[in-house]
Amino acid sequence: MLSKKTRYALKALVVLGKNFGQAPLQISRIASEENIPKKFLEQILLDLRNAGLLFSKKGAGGGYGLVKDPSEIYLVQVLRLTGGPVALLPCVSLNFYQKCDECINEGTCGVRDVFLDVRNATLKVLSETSIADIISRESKLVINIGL
Amino acid sequence: MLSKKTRYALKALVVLGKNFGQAPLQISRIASEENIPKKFLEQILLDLRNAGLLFSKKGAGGGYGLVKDPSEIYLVQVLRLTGGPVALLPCVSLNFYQKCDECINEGTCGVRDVFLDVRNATLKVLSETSIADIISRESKLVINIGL
DNA sequence: ACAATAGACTACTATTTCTATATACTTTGT
DNA sequence: ACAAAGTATATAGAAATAGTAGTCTATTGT
Repeated sequence: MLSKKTRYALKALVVLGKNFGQAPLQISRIASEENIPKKFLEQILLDLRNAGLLFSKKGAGGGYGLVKDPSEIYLVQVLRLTGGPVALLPCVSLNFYQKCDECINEGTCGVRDVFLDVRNATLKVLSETSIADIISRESKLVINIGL
Repeated sequence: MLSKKTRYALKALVVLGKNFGQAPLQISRIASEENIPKKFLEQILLDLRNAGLLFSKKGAGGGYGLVKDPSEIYLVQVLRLTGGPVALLPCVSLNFYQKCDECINEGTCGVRDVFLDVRNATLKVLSETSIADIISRESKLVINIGL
């Protein structure tokens, strides 16, 4: 399961993506629009900024904005920045690798072997999908519901 | 990430799978073989038994065994029994569905739409792979390492 | 210059989930 | 009878998650 942190980050990035190119958006705007606790969102956006995904501007008329085009921000990156390993086992994680302490021989572990496949399948989707894709999916969903 | 409970369950099922058709195996045997805390494993195997996956026999010479052939036990089932939802978001989970409380309109949520794809990709692997498959993968890994 | 706005940073607290252990009980085989 | 082995429930401890509070710093408009 994704943490709330990751979910909130994704939601916020979608909002910021829709706003790309315009004046920065305030935390409080995003928070109220997406039902996210403001102070919590503050921390999350800071992380994303420190990772170089967002820029920020202090003071009156300040706020947050995307540094890159939403089509260049992939979901894997967001998951990793917000602490969520993609893999279901620590021993198959590329970025958060850890030996399973109960495991005797990693090289011949069949469970691990299967979850390597799972990780690859997940990674494929997450590394091919960008914030812009999410936005365009939303438009399509709205249209379909309208019918 | 899978919980230890799920991991231990998988490991134990693999051991029991290799033993299928023979006399039941004792919890303590499995626990020491796989480095699993015995008391914890006890609870896990009980759950699997109550779910109909294992049979048990009390008293001297007792222990646990698989009810079905290892080729008929799929990983999805084990994950679900041990509490691990397959989906990364509660709102796309088939068996542990829950509304995301911050979400305004589930039907038009782009994030949800992507994670539906992720879930389907994961589910495909997990519902096609059985305990028997894990065992045969292990054999192959052992052979490859032997080369 | 000054007040208002808005993010930055640090610390702390609450809650939940996970992992593990403890204890007492029941059944079975010799 | 007695030891082996599972059954059942309760609870403790640890770690991760989620959220809050307060103070500091930068920017803008008047």
